[in-house]
Amino acid sequence: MTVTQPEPEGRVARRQRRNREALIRSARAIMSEKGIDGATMLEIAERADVGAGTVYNYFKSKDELAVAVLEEMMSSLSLRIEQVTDTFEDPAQVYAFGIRTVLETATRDIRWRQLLNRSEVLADAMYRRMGPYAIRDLKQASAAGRFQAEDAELVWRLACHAIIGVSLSITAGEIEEPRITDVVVRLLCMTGLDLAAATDLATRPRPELQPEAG
Amino acid sequence: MTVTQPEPEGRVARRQRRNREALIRSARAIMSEKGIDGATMLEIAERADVGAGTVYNYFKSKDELAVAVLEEMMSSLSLRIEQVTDTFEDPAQVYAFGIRTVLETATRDIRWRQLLNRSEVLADAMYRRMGPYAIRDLKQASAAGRFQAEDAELVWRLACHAIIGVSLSITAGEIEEPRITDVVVRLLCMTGLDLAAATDLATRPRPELQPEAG
DNA sequence: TCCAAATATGAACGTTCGTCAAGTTTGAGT
DNA sequence: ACTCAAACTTGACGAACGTTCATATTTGGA
Repeated sequence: MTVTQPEPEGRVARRQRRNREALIRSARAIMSEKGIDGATMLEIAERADVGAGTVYNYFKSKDELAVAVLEEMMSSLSLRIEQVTDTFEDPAQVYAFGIRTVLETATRDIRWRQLLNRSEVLADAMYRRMGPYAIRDLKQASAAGRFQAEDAELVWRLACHAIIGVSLSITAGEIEEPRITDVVVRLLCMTGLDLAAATDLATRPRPELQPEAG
Repeated sequence: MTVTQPEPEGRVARRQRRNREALIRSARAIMSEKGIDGATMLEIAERADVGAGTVYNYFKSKDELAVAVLEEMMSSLSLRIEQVTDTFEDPAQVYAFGIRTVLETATRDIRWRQLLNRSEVLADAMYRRMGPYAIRDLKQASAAGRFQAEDAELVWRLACHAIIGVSLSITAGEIEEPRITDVVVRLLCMTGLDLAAATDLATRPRPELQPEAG
């Protein structure tokens, strides 16, 4: 009678959880500092206090580890955005705030900037881990007549790639940072809003995000 | 009295031009087949009939060579689009046709699909090599009152990242190919067009592109 | 206490990029 | 026609890194 349920987590399970979390933390720290390519598997293993081969018991490849790191970052930022926007009444405003926050975080936070190459993986992590919130907002705003974007998944995909790509361009100095509002406006246009309505939505006063824990 | 002008091209200059072109052709062929990472510098050199070290006399690194390949592809496609659209009277229609063509080429042409990872480099090459045409169209269409996108550079940047990113998603099977029209519509919305006008522009009958020479 | 299965370890492997010292070609000057 | 310095080519080599694998260790039930 083996229950899959509580099972107060034996030593193996506990060690495995610790190792996996330590590896992601370690990889995130080193990749944030040196970029994904600049981080070596050996250094990641050492910082997580495991042998070099052990990493491959948890992740099939360096790429898979990088994906895990990016997803963890996306999930974490999603939750921080939710904390601030759960008092908003207009789902369109939640969406606009989310877009802007990711853009600003990606361009201002040193730890994100290093990860901007590999933008295709980043955009994908963003689509999947922030999607549940963003797509919800797009659909609610469409239902309320604020947006015209019932095909929320498609719009969100476009938005992800554009957001990450533009963050890259801002970091590279090809776009001026003050133009973030213009970018938000154009991304809002994709939802079916006209230019004036998008501008209005993008320039409303905004609350501040809580700093990241840990 | 050294003139910088005609100078009937000595053997050195001729060999250099031949080598550079052979290297780009070789790299394009191999990278199209195996992807950028899958192509090794040695194989590229052999196919171009030069020594392994010679590649580095023409390109500082593998990345620089990859950029040269991508730019060559973008320039070449730009010219083919120009050939077909130079009879169009509406610059908005030229822009719409260009966007759609890149999307379709990137998702249908096997040789492009292999290059879709590294999307950040691809989007950048696209921004620079197709930009002169696309930005011209955006500005003309804005001046004619068809678009509201005087900040053409920004809109074009967004469009590049979105186009390449979405091509990647289509190739990966995350978006259905028939939705290309929807993508074009949303990208046109970014120019200030409303949903109806964008849909109209995206669904007009289109001429066919000439197949690539060579 | 013992044992088989699961997991950890780090030395070793194979691959690849980029460098470099030595060799070859080029074309201007004599 | 000959000389020579500059420019270019070459392929063997160094270094770095991701991944594998034989061996050692740990685990938890019998």
